[in-house]
Amino acid sequence: MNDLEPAVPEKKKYHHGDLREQLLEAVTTLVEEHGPEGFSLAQACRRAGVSTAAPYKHFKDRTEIMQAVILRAMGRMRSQMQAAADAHPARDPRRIVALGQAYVDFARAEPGMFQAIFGLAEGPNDSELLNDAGDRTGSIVKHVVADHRGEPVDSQDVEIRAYILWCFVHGHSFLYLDDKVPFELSGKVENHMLRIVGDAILPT
Amino acid sequence: MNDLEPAVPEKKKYHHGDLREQLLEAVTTLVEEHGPEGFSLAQACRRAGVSTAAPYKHFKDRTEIMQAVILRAMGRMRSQMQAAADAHPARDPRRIVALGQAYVDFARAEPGMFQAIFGLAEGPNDSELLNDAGDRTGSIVKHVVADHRGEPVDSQDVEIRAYILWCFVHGHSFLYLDDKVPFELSGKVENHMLRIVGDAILPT
DNA sequence: CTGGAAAAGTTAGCGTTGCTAACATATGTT
DNA sequence: AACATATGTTAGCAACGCTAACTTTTCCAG
Repeated sequence: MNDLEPAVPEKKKYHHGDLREQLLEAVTTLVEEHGPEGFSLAQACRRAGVSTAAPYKHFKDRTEIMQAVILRAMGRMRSQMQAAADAHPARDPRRIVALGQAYVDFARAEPGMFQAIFGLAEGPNDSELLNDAGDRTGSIVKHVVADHRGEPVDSQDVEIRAYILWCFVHGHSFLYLDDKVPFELSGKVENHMLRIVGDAILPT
Repeated sequence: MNDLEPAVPEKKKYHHGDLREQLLEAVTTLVEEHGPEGFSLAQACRRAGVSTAAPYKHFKDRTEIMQAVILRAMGRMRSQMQAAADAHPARDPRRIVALGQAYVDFARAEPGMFQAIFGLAEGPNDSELLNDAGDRTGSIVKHVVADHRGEPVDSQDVEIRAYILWCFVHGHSFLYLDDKVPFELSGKVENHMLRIVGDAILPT
């Protein structure tokens, strides 16, 4: 006499729905509102409507929550970069520009999470999961560069040039978020910069 | 939690005499030990041998202390960059490399302070003093680039190319501190990278 | 069906933190 | 000598991360 089962295999609902999910969501928005270090777990609990002790039934500590949240964000970032790369054929200079633009766009769209992802080694970024996820993202850049130059992905030249491109968009993202760009940055200027750098580092 | 005060001439005076200075010093070392967000003012007080309320006779709050500490660090960074620029004549490509190297070297030497300086807008970086100090540092780069190209410092081309160079060393510094460099980074490789970027962005 | 194990929530409380208020002592000027 | 000021103190607040102990809900074996 089982009732109709939902089309989606419903996860086990115990007390108040799946708190784990709601906490991750609350933390994600709080990171955007107050920065990766500026929010409190207690705030997230209030938003999820539970006591401050509840999270510890699902996570070991604050660090473990941050890792889970960061892992998701890295997935979003990676898929957006992959989509940008897929939108252009290999050897097209616009492919390099689009990839860099996707990186900067993510930083602009989710500045808090961007900071959290690259929060520096002191933070919760020592996890193997996170390192692997980061490597997968880096691998996208390497493959695009390798395709562009017609060289194997593991060649030293590809690695260095991919890293140089990464450094540029990474630095630009941080400086932009920090409001340090010393001139008015229109979309056109940014595109122009990306093109200059792409052409300079990956000449056609 | 044994934060014993360092060996200092033991004055059992009620008035410390030099607390402001010692607090700034304690905070500076704590920032290196625990990161810009990972230390507590209370720790600094213990190191300076005073109560946790003492700092508030010299600073308004934590933010004001951080601003003072950051301001000093920016001075160190700027003087090291200026020295690097002064060590080579204009138009020498090695001048560009040396300037970038000074930037990265500072990040390596004082990673905590480097992070604190570029701690993103949420932090205590809205101060006019800090912005001016940052502008003065940026001005060094602009002048070096202008000298190199024989163009006026306020030309758009100089500004963009100086900013691109800045983005690269900034991104590289952060990625290095975050242990994200995807290959073995010897001094030689780093120099090679700086040269590639310098030559690509500022062709001779 | 049922009863116990386990999952997932609660309240209470510890220690630390940033900061304030009220008080105490040293310093310097008159 | 005396007062004003600068610079320390102790006591205490509220918020935080986290733990312990307890309660309630759900699952599952017999």
